[in-house]
Amino acid sequence: MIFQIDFKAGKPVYLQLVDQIRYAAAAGRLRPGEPLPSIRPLAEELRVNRNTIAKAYAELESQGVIETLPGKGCFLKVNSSPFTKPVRDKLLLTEIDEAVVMAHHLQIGRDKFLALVQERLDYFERKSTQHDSAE
Amino acid sequence: MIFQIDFKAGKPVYLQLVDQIRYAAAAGRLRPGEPLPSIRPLAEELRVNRNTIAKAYAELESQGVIETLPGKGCFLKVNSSPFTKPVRDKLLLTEIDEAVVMAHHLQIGRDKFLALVQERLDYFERKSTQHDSAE
DNA sequence: CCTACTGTCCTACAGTGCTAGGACAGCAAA
DNA sequence: TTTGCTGTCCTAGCACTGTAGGACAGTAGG
Repeated sequence: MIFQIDFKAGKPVYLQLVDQIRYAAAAGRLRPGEPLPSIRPLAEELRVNRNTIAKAYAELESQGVIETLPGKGCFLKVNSSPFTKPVRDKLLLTEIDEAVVMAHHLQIGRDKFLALVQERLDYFERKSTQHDSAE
Repeated sequence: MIFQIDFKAGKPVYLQLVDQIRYAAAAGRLRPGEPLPSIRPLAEELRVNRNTIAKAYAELESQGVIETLPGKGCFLKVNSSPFTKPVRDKLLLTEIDEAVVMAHHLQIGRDKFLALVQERLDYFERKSTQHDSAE
């Protein structure tokens, strides 16, 4: 797992990490049960404070993406999503609406939008069903 | 145009406004060329400073959603999106990926995801093709 | 011209959010 | 037990961002 931090991106480092780990999990580059890099070495590698990494991991844990075993480390959760069904639906709906509203203002039509969605679904599906994450 | 500001939402007031106006434009509740509420009266109605409204409008203008005619007011743009095609594609792709990654972590499958997307596309399409925005 | 409206620039202040370092707690192997 | 790893809590500094008020510029109508 290599992460790319952009210090002049404006976006907080810990949120960049959160996004990248969520993305990696969805793409199958991180598999359920797999350990995440431990905090101190990763902090040193990325040249940030340990608490910055810890904050990212804490955020991911609150989202139900990872879990922490005291003294052992952090691991990608097997059964993600601690939220109830209505909450999950609402979370996803918000995300979808943002994309639809964005498409409207970018003057991207329904057909192209749906094509893009299917393309991305295919992309993640394909990657996450590869047995070895050779890439 | 009535806007709902939630002061204890954590989200900045001016961003709440930006979202609501973008949403309203996509849903056809605001039509191209239509004037937005002028800054001072809206500020008074929402009990915030004029600059808070002004900041929202400035943000919307930078996104190409509205335009300002000096001394006359702000109006919803007719031809939105000042961005080049590759930039627009990238912006939308980012938004779509976020939704797809979200769906993965919420354990919402491809079929349900696609159904939700179509439902929302229908929703906005229907509203924006109604001639009078009665609602 | 003058008034009343439109949005804008400048400055300032308070709150918060990001990052950082020290000290502490849980687990495992020597 | 001791050592070396794991993550965590506490505190602090620093910057940035959100909000606010004063003064200014462009337009329309009396």
